[in-house]
Amino acid sequence: MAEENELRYDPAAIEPKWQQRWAADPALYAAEAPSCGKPKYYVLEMLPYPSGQLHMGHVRNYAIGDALARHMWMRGYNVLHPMGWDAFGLPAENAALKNNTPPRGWTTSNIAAMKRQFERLGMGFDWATEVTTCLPEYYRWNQWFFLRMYEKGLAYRKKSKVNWCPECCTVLANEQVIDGCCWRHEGTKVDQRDLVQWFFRITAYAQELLDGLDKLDGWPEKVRTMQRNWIGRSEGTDVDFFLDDARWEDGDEKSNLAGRRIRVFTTRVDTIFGATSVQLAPQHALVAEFTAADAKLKAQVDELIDQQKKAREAGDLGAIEKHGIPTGRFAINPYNGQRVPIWVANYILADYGTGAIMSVPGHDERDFEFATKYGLPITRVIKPVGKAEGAELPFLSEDGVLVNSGEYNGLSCEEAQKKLQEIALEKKFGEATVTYRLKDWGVSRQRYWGTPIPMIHCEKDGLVQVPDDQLPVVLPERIEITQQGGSPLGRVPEFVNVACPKCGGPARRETDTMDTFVDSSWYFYRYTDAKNSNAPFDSKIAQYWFPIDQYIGGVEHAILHLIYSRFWTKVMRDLGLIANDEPVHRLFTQGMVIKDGAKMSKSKGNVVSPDEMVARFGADSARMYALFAAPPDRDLDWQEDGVAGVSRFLARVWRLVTKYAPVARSGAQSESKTQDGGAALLRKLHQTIAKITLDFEGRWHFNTCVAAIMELVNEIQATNAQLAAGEIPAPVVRELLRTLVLLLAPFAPYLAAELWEELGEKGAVLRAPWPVSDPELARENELEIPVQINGKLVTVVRVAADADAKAIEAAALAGEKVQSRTAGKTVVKIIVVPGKLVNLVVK
RNA sequence: GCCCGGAUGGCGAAAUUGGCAGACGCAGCGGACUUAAAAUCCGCAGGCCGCAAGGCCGUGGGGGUUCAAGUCCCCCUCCGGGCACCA
Repeated sequence: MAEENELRYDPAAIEPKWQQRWAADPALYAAEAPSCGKPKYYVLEMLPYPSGQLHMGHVRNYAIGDALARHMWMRGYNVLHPMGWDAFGLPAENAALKNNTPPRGWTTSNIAAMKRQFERLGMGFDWATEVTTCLPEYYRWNQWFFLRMYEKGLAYRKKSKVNWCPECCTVLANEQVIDGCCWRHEGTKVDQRDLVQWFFRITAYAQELLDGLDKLDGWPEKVRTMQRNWIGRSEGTDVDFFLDDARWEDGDEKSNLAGRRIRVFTTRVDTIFGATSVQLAPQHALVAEFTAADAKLKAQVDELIDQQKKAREAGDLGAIEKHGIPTGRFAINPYNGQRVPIWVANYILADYGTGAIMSVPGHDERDFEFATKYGLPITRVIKPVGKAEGAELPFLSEDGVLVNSGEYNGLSCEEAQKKLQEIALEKKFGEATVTYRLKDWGVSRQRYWGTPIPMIHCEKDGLVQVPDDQLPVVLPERIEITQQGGSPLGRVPEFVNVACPKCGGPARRETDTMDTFVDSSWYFYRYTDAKNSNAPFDSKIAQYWFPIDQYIGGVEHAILHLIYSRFWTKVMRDLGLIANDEPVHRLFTQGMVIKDGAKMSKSKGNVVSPDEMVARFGADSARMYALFAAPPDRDLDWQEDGVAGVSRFLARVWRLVTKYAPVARSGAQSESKTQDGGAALLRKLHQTIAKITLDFEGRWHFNTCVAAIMELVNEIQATNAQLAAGEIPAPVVRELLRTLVLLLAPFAPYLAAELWEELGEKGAVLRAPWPVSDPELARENELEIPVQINGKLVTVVRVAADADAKAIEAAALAGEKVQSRTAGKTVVKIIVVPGKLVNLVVK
């Protein structure tokens, strides 16, 4: 019985043993000091939210990063491979409500559970630099940054329309609203509310965030495009239409509007002679003036606002049916003095551009639709040229020249835009402008479990900063979590009531907390100096490690975490803390884990638990399957039989290596290179080294790396009879097995460690140098060259690997099959691609 | 509507530069070992026709370039993702 056990690959015995040994040796995965002299490599996977359970998406994410980290260690780099916890956030509060456990306790025990899972999976993290965002020693620096940003005008408070998630009972940033729903609560529609909120002025960096994307060539184009769209730069012109109150439709009514202006934003100022109305957003300040004395108009405008709100909540502003109301007022086109009516319309957005447009139905699809519906005049001011000639209205392209545009007739659209901008500037009724879709980042949250915003409201002094030496503003631990509205901190008098730092008088603390995306915007800097209690981190150390060489995570953060992080880096740079402009050099977004055709999720009931996989097959099998089943950037279809297959493969490796380890050990004294009994195996071995090394250098098709190792093992095993008979020289056996274990080390760390020891090697396999492929040994000396006739495969011929075209041609023509197929026909042409193929064109 | 991906055996996939389509694995089938099974090992395996030799077809569909196309070009379909009355 005991003997039988010894013959079986038993991850349940091997893995815990090594887990213990690794836990006892924290230096194994620890980053070294910058002075170590090795080149640095910072590999990072996105930190998890401590839900209490790793899921397969995590296993995949971290298996990819860990493989890379291990490879880089073996390549001799000083590797920083840290891990932490995105530990603030709503689920802790919900759990508190449900189970009556305080958020901190719930979070702490979840972290402990997930850390155990990480360790059981054999992930090589440097736990000495662990960062937990809900600890005061971390979030105090959120507060510190907040104050620095406040001082620079980058953090500010304003009342505005904000997204309110009724499920979260808090506001959300624009980035956190997906299709009108909360990013955390799929299917929960977000309301619009008017609230006073804290914002970070990310728009101050809009242009730099956009420009920087061009240089991020280590990022997937997809992510860069998504960020470009999100920033939404558009070049155009601000133009003032003059309010005209001299000639009211109904006679002699006077108003106080004389000489005032309506500023509109347009990307097509060249079409301004075709403007037949001015359209205001219903929330526009002027509209409020117009409606002040006109209850009927006000009711109509309110209806427009309501329509917008509904459309916004439905997540589809585009589907709104266009409605508008004439205000009875008129505006004067500054270029030609034309008087056009002012309307209010529901398709004009208050928060984009100036909240007002000039309506040019001849050359804008939306304006065309609107003008058609309400019978407003439609005029042509651009005459199509070239391809577009004769095009009907609305004519949207810029391939044309101006007509019906006074002195500007005949100019191209582009020339006219330039010219008209110059005139506007000269006559002081407008200018060229750039507008962004990106809005400032709303960071206030009416929640408990987050970083308290370090501000104080004093009746006398107004907004007062918490002085640096009073940081951190600690989150009170004793608090009743309820579902009632408003910031929970507001119900904790000991927290709220405070002496004003300026006047000492009674004051109130800010009771909102920060968005948890603040935590993750800079956590990776903290890893470099996680214990620093005087600063968020030491700039010199950060400078050594940054930028992150490789960041790995899900694409769902393309315009959340990843844009906030870039913003934060630029702010820190401008604060003089760091020298890099961007946090991440290379970004990799791995695909989702799918099962039965859908993303694994509790609601779909198709979740596979990592714990169960580890229990049944071992961590190495689960991890390696996650790498084998698909290339890392594609979605992965989880098939349990596939894990079993990988497990079978690892068992074969285990049997092979343990069986021949004694031979390998006996071969340790001599060199293998010149031995000839096993040249074919050595060739395969060195080809495999080359393939896997190349993949680590960029392509990252780890699925084919695993396949290559399988092929290698298959070939070694095919020579089992010779191996058993001792016909393969011991030094060759040694090189084969030793290298096999090294190649396996990034993918199956437990088995590699076990077999490394079995082979009599001293020290960690992680410290052994990555094998180098010897091109001499890898070279084939004979090749099979396919021979085609008219592009169809007929036969293959064996030729020397260095055979020239002539020799190959001769060999091909000599073939029996070729002879019979060409008999009686004319060989028109012979294509020979040395090393590749021969194709005979025959008639 | 615009912008990115993707579509290859029964299934997950491979083909890195235009050069043998289907590596590797799963499931399947046959055999060895076994009293039997499990495990393991050996072999077969894209489809259709054929006893076989062999032939024909085949990478979502249609066209094209080329001696040669999964790969390049044009058009189309479907699936996934992002953006969208953003003036």
